[in-house]
Formats: sequence, structure tokens, C-alpha cells
Amino acid sequence: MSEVILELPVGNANITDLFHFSPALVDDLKKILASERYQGEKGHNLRSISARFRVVLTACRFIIANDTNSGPLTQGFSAFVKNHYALVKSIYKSEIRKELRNELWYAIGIYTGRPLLKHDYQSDLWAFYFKGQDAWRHIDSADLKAAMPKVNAEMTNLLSSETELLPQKSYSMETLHTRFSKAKRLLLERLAPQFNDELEEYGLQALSVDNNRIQKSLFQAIQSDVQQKVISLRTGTGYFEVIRWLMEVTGQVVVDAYRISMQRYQTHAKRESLEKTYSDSELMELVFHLEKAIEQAKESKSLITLHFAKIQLKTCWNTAPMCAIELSDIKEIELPTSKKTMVIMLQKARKGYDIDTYQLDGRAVNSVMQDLLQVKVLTEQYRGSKSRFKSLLFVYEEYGEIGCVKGTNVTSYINSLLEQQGCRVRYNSQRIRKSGANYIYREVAKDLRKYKKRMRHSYSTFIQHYKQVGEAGTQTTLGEAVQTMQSYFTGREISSDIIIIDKDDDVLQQTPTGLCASKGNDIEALQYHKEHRLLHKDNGREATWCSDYLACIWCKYFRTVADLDHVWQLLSYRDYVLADMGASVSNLEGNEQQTEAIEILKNRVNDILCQLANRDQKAVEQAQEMQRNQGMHPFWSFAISTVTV
DNA sequence: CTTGGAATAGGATGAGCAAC
DNA sequence: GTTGCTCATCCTATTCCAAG
Repeated sequence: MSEVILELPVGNANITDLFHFSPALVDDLKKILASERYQGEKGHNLRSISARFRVVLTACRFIIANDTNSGPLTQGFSAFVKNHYALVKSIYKSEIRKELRNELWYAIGIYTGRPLLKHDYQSDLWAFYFKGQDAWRHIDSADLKAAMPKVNAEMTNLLSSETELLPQKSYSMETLHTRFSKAKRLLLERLAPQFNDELEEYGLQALSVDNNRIQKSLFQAIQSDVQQKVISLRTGTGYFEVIRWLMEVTGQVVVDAYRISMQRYQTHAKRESLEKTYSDSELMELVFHLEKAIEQAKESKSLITLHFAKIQLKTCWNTAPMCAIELSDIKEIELPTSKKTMVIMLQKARKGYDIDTYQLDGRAVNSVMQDLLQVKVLTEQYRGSKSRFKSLLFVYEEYGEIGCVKGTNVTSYINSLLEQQGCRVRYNSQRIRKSGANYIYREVAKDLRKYKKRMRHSYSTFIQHYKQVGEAGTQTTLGEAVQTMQSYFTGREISSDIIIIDKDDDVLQQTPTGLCASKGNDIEALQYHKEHRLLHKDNGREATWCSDYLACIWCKYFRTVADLDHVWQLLSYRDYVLADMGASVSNLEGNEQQTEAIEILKNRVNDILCQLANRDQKAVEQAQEMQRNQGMHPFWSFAISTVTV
């Protein structure tokens, strides 16, 4: 009799014995071998994958030899799934080695066209289906069944009714999963030891029997544990919530007793949450290594994930909704400022799944917009029409397959990437302060680009140079102008006079806020040049006029005109430039002075506007109208257009 | 057999609302 | 404006398991 040989991607397999057992089985095996998985089409290693197919063959042989129920296998693979997976269940209980079994499960999944699910073969599993991720999660209730069979059956029924009614309820599968896992723990750890008899007699209704004796006792025990700090208050309130839900869905009355207070905890939590935010220097280190890692990233998975971290660091968006950003969530809209901008719509996984448009300050909008667009461009190539992730923003290619950034492991992955860079600060989205960290990001990233060659150096080398950069490069961008604000106030004469002239004077120097009467050789101009000698040397530019436009309004040479155009300039200065500066000041770590300076400037503009209004009310009104319709005065565009990172 | 990514258990959390 | 409380997940350390 001739031998039957199966050709694998690497090597052959003699399957004469299997062929003698059942030609139908061999046919099915051939079909499975032809599948993508076993042809290594997804970038799998061919040698490994061939070895894995041999494992399937071994598994079949083991079953034929050892399983008394293997008879139907002569009909082929369909025997595995017949009678509600009877054979699969039997194999699961058998002595078969795990490696064999797991590979066989894969093969069966390929044969049936859908993966074999845990609850298909393992008994006493509560199964939860998460539609968004197309994934199942399980809770093993075998231990509960052993302790309290009746209650376990009741809970199992409750799961099917709750699952069925879920679309009408205000909570999600995630919540249901949490509730069942907590309920199980309560039943097993707190009720089974003490009240086993009652529960087995009455089922869950036992909770309210005898004037709610068991329910009260349960509440009391949890309250006591919280007070003794055996469990945290959060855990305790979590348990309370689950008991209330359980009473509700089983048609019982909730007893309002043994409450636990939140107050003491909250003051503590508030203090702790402050301590838990990154300091500026920690953030700088993170950003440095993040940028460096992006620079060096070779694979799309790490690159896309690092961009994810970059955006999260800037915005402080939550991980889960960020993973769920779809291309269609990014909208381009027209703003009244006549500039196009973007709005990100994220479905927050909170009550009612409301759509939130995320609020970003003026500065962050621009730079985050750029980042999102960049990711969109980077991932364009992976959006083949086949992938079910094709509409998501954060997708990448791995082993020839399209994957998406997943909230469950993205943090640890980012951390491992940063650690490779030698970053000593752990990445943790919860430590980013509420407002996001865009301002730090800008500062560091900008200098990284300027000094790219330093990328090869260590963080400590960078930080030394970074300090020098901060001193030399003043005034090149608006954000840094904030720093010179203070020296401005001490370095020159401040005038409280507001001089308004009636007609535009073409002898005077034009500035974005108005006019300058300086001749270019007074102390104000000298002071400016002293401060910015380095800058001018770099630019190779010979400047005669003072260019400290942000400070104009305090200068004794400042002049403004009571007409539409000049008022518009002032309004723009107040509503765009100052607001922009305000947004870039970090509100921790001794930046109060900067905030104060901005506030003073803003008030100064308001004073000037008042005086202008006294002279020409109409001009002020028209200018306000102008700003509403056209946005910022074009003179200021130099300041705003430089802010994008 | 070793390694590293994925699943899970268990604890943590911030927003929002109502009563004061 | 403050306090008390609930809702609806979110985060992470540990365990599990697949790939090579």
C-alpha cells in the first residue's frame, strides 16, 4: 500500500495512518493546511507554522487513540462541532497536552470559519461579548457552583436576561462584566461561608428574608472593612453599588443602612492627585525621549503608538476614547476667525455615550491638529478595504496584518519603548495634568529640531544645552516672549499715559498694536538691543527699531489712532495674542508672575480701548464687528502662525 | 524551553447631579 | 458654593499562553 504524504510549507508529513482511519478527515486537514494561517501568509515564520500544523496531526492521532468518543471523527472535522461541541468538550476534559489542544482549537476554528470560543467547550463560564472589540471575556463560576449550586444557576440565568435586555439599560457590557465579577466575589467570600443554608434555600431572595437580615449584615461587614481599612473606600462603594443593582434586578428592596462616607477620602485623593502629576522637568524628559524614539522608530507599530503617546501627552485625552478615534471623528470646520480649524469628536465611554467635542486651548488646537493629520497620512497605506479597523485613526501593520492601538496594553508598550531610550520617567496618562502638556511639548520639540545633532547625545547633555537655548533664542516665538515680559517691566520706563492721535501718521513706525514714536536711539531701543544682541547676531540682521511689539502698549512712545483699523489691532492683540500667551503658561511651579503680567497687559488694553471709545465710539464698535467677521488683524499673523509645532 | 505580548482580577477614578 | 453620593468605566499588576 502506498504512503500518503502531505506537503507542508517546510517539509513533509506522512499521514498514511490518518488516511487509513478516514479519508474524509484527511480532506479536511488539507483544506485547513491551505488556509492563510498555515501558509504563513500573515508574515508568520514558515518553519514554525509547519511545525504547528504537525501538532494538529499529532492531536488527531492522540484523540483517535485515546478518546472513546472519537468514532464520529471518521466523518472528518465536522464531528468536532456536532451535538453542541460534544467531542470538543470531551477532548477538553481529557488528558491531551495543552499545546496539542490549543493548536487543534485553531484548526477547528479555521474549519468552521469562526474561532472556537472558550465557553463552547468549558462549562460554568459566564460569557460577555464586547461588540466594539469583537472580543469575549469570561468569568469562571465553577467555584461558585461548587459552593452554592442554586445561587450559581440563578446568576447564570440573570446573565442571560441582563445580556438580552442590555440595549434597553443605561449601562454597558463593561459594567455588566464588572458587576458579575464583583457579585461573584461577594457571594463566594462573604455570603457562602456564613449564610450558605439560607441562600441555598431561598436563592438570592434570601438577601431580604427575615427583615433583610443578610443584606444588612453584608452592608455592615463592608462598612466595617472600609473603616478598618481592610479594603479601600472605592472598593467598598463598588460593592455597595453591586448589591443595590443585584437587589434591583431580583425585585427586592434595598435597605438604606450602614452607609460609607466619601468625604475623608476625597480630600486625601485631591492632595494625592496633585502629587501625582508630572513636574515640568519630568515632562521634559518624557518629551525628549518620546521625540527621540519617534525619530528612530522603524516599525509602524512603534511609530504609530509613539504618535499616540505624543498626542495624549499634549492633550491629556483618555486612553480608551483615543483608541476609538475614527477618521470621521476629525472634522474640519470654519471658525469665525476665518481660519479653518479642526474639531475632534470623541465618544467618551461615560453615561449615555454622549459625544464630546474636546476642548483645546488656542495653541494646542494647531499643534494637535498637525499631529492627528500626520498620523492620518502615516496610516493611509494600511487602510485596505479588508481590515475591520480601516476606519480607525491609530492603525499599524504587523506580520502583514492591520492592527489597532489598544487601550489595554498601550501604556505598557509605550513604557517599554521609552525605556529602551533610557527614559527614567514612567509614562502614565493619568499623571498628565488636566490641561495637557502642550506648552512643554512645544518648547522641547522645537529645540530638538533645531539641535537635531544632539539627538545622539544623552538626556543630560540635551538638558544642559536646552538651558542655553532658552537664554539665547528669546523673542523668536511668542511663547518665549512671555519670559522677557518680566525683564521688560524692570528694564525700561513705563508710561501710564495713553496718547491717542486723530490721524494716522506716516512718519511714525508702524507696529502691530499701533504706532511708535521712538527714533530708534533712545533707552528703550538700546535696552531691547542689549537683550537681543545674540538673536540679531544669529539672524545677521541689523535692527534699528525696537521690535518688542508685545510690550508696546506700556511704552511712552506708543501712539494709537482712534480708527477702525487701529482698534482692531488692539482687539486682536488682546483676544488672540494675549489669550494665546495665557494658554501657554504652565500654572504650576512659579509661573504666577507670567500669568500676572498677561493679566496686566490685558487690563492695559482695556484701558486704552475705553479711552478710544470716549473719542470715537463708532470706531470701537466697527472694530469689534470686524474682529467677529474676519478674525485676527493680519498684522498679528506673524505671532500666531509661528506657534504650530 | 524561553520570552514577551495578551487576558484577567481586582482595585481605582473623575464627572456630574441633587440637596443643602 | 459645598457636600454627599452614584455612575460608568478606567488602570495596572499578575497570570496565562502563543510564537519562535
